[in-house]
Amino acid sequence: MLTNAPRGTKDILPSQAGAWQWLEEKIREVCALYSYEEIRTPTFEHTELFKRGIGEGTDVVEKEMYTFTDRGERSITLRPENTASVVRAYLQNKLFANAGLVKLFYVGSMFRYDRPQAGRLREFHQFGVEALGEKNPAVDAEIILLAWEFLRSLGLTELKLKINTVGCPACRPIYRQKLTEYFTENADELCGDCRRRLEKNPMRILDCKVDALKDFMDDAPKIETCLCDDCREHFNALKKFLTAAGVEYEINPRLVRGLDYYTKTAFEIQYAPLGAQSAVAGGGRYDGLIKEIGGDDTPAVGFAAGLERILLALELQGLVPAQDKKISAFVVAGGAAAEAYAFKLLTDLRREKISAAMDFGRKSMKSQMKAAAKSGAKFALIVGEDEVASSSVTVKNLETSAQEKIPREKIFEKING
RNA sequence: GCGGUUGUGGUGAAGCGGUUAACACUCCGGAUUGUGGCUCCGGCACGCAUGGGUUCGAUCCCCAUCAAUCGCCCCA
Repeated sequence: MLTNAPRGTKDILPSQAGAWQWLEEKIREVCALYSYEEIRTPTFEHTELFKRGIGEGTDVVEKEMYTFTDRGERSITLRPENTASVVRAYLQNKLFANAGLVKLFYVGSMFRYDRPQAGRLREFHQFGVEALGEKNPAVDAEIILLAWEFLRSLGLTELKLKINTVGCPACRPIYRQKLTEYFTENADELCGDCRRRLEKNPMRILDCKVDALKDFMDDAPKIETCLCDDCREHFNALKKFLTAAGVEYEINPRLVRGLDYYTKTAFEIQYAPLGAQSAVAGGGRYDGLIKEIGGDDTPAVGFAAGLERILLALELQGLVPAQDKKISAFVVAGGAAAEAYAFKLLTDLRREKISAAMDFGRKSMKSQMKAAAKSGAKFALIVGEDEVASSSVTVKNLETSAQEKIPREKIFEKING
């Protein structure tokens, strides 16, 4: 118990931290390239924000949130996603002032009480991007491009981009209604899950794996038939932009987002080899959210990507770059008499910005030399009684095995080559 | 939240109801004099996820718990 991290959490160990740093650098690179600026919002918010933003009936809000009452009797929730927080920050700090389109990105942990699996943790990390204040589908396309090119730039192949439109408050209810009617007629053929979905979110039935092959599925009403002009034009324009950019996509009428705030564009980038948790990035337009949270009616688009899933994919393809943790010099102290002299040398090296280490275990020189070799250092700096007495250092090049004793003051020169 | 599989040292892993839990790697120490990488020698689980139970006896059987993992669900 004491020595076990809570279920669904993971330590990022030194051996993995390098990969994370590298990934985060790549994130900052693309965002700079597309001119998105970083925003950091609190890890927790008022519970109400998520209930409003994500939607009361959603799984996330209904059964996956880490909610607690703080000592001031406030209901607080660990962010299950970051879009609602970004919108809140956008409104609270009036980022819309003197700006048309506000383009933001974030990286951080999110919390969802789910059953853990590979690629699904209770505390997980997302990189996300939000563009607030513009209804032009070109922004949808820009966001999708950013996500797509980012993943591609990591070296990932086998990526699939799926897009769909989920309509807007004007047309979605009509479609929903049609679907509900249609599936109610076929209710006895639906699986248990879908019968529940019938009430809650009939659009999800389209995505059911159990019922996928049943006959009535093919004849289910299609959203195209219900789209309002605005949504139809928006979707067509998006497709045009994507085609112009040369991105291959697949229209998947069954792609439905689980959060209530999505409107019009919905998209997902999948990496199939990941198995059940194959969605590596997903997002879409959420034109209604900002108003829902109390702002003016403002259009917006965004997406989020799961970092541990990306890392998993990168590992599968052997794309995680090896980390170089080598140091330049390793100080070897021969006997207790030389220890302080060695420590001084170590300190001076570091003051000269030369990465250095030494073994503090007071072990035999042999052991220290082994440690030196293992450290990957190019030089072993050996100091014993002789060197202390003559104020010198024996420098051994561990690659060539060449060794010479030089005056103490010449050491930086020697190492810096 | 539902169903399945799995759980042996730092790692990969063998093993079996019955006296010393293989093997490999890693790690640690050593092979005379202040020196690495090769080779050789030696050491490293009083314990087989945890807690119960069955049994003369359990790492091997049963139950529970915890965890990982696969699928569902959900999503990134």
